Amino acid sequence: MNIGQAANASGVSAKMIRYYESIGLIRAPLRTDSNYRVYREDEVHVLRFVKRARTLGFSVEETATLLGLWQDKTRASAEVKDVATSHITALETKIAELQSMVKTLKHLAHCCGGDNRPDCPILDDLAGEHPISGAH
Amino acid sequence: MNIGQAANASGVSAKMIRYYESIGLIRAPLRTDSNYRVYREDEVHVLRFVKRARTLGFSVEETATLLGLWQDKTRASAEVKDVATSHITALETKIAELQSMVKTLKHLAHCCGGDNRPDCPILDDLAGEHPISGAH
DNA sequence: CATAGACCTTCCAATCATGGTAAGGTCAAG
DNA sequence: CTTGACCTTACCATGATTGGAAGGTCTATG
Repeated sequence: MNIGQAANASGVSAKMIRYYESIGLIRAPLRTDSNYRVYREDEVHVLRFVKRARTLGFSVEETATLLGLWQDKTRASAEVKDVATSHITALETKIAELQSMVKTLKHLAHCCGGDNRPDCPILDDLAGEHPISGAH
Repeated sequence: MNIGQAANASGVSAKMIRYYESIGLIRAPLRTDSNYRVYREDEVHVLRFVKRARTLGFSVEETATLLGLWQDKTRASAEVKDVATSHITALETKIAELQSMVKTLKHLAHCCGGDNRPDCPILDDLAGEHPISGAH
């Protein structure tokens, strides 16, 4: 299986497979005589693992940790749970930030006529001239 | 007012002020004989506008648009509202994605003993071996 | 067998917004 | 006059990903 097929089978682009190899996230596979990378089924399995972890928002570094734990048959599940829960916390912090932005913007947009007149509470808020809400 | 004072007064770091100038978001200010940038009050006002827009999650490009609209005394507020509402939509999309990640992770973490045993539903899910939830 | 085109290889660059650092010039207080 | 806090420009790094160029290889068809 060459890199294009591994990419199709795993959902990780060939470009990214090479990148993950270059930064040491995954191991370099064997090569053919003509220097093509050759992937075995278990290597594709690793790629799928990486893909899923990235989809769940784990950073490449966190993914590396999880991969290590996955391959360590003696690990305690507590270690994995720790990585997951701190990631959940980070995600929730980010969500709260975005929600706060949305709240402020919705308020501003609600106050804005959205018509042909140049009067605009949104710009006024950005300019800090007539702070309506959420200003700090 | 030199760049450090303008940075303090606006909340935009001196580094970023120079960057915004280099990409054309803000205009180059006058210089002293010794080549120091000098900021007037209205230029600091622009910086504060930029800071607030960035805080609300607008990209630099969107901020440039808003800045243009702010300085265009003849603009219709509808244009501004459009920028704001499409930004709100983008933020909400992002929030939904993050919430979906959190939901999956919480389910996995809930199923995980978090003890000393090597058994771990989180890793099993990542590996795609025993898809529990949210797998796709 | 030759050739086209779909692969593969490496290397380099760009993205976005920000921080850092180094080497040098300037200014104000002591 | 020196010290230290500022300023200047010019690079480099981040994180994850995409893009391209220049060249080698494989496969199917004429």
